[in-house]
Amino acid sequence: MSLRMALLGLLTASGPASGYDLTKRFESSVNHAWHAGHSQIYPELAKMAADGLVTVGEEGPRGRKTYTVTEEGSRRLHDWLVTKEHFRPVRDEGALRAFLLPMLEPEESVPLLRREAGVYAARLAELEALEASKPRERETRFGRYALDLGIRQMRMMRDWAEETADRIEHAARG
Amino acid sequence: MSLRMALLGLLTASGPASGYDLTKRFESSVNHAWHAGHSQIYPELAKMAADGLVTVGEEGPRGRKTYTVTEEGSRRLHDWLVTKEHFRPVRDEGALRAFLLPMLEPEESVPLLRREAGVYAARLAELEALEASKPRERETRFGRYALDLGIRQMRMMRDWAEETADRIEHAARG
DNA sequence: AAGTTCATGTAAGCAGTTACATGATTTC
DNA sequence: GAAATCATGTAACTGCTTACATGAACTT
Repeated sequence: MSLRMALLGLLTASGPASGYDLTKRFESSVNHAWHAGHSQIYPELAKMAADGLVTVGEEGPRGRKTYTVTEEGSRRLHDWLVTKEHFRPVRDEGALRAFLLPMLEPEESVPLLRREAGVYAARLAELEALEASKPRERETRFGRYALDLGIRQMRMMRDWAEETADRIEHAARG
Repeated sequence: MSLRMALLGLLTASGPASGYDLTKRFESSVNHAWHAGHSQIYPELAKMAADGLVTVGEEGPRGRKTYTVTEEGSRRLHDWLVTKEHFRPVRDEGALRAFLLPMLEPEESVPLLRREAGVYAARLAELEALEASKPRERETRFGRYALDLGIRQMRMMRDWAEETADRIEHAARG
């Protein structure tokens, strides 16, 4: 369902597009929130057309097909967004690793956490640069709140990794 | 791979157990980090036995089978934990909804965010209670860092939802 | 003419969900 | 004797990954 909604969202925000276009739009925007590659996008668009959520336009050069959101598609996206029930099982590999972390010796876990903190810090810097650089265009506005969320996530993870390393180090010495 | 590692982790931490036991242990602990039900656990244990990561003991009452981690299993878990390369595609429905949020009118998105902030706040309270109540036992120590991470996550999400609601409200009025 | 980018797909396989199915043992 | 809990599984389906496959249209 999420993939569908992401595609409907992109088609609504930036207008009709081909599977190829959508694959690229995915990469440069919603990819930070939900990943999908072309091998998943093409069949999904076909199913969405069959379900009446999008229509397929004329075939352009190189067999290009253009998809447009239907009213039904708009309605479905809207309904999905305003539905509060989004209980989905957690599956967070980072959290799982955190869970299993006490199985390592401090000599192993501390450097590991420091390295991870570095990765999060780097990712954070990227997102902050993105936030600072982009002008206030339609496209920017579109992913604005998600970018803020991403920044908060990276900051939180960096701090957690750093402080957990400190805690383990302190406990090992104390 | 994650499911395997979670199972190896539980078997290492709390000793040999049956699929049934592991299903319950999952629910009460690692479930907050990685969800799995019995229909996924039973076949996975069978495959792990075939791969030599666990051994199956004598059948007990009611056909109960007890699994024990092998040396190979321990090694694999350890290797997985210390490997830095854990690039996996993001698939976060909450972030996707955040991304698509500007598609709603403030009249819809603001109450939605307030409600979500409430859900996160409630979940945060639960986790904080868990942290405060549990004595310093082996089991507690095991998931300690993960619990801290969970608390930080809920706090971050609550704040993001609340502050984004404020931002949208302010922008709509200003 | 060769290389790159545009553009679409399929196939095999792994991971996860939901529902179905069965029966033994303990507890009331 | 009935109900709850213990205990194990399978089957059909959806979602996702990795790799394969093809060819048209630009660009150098």
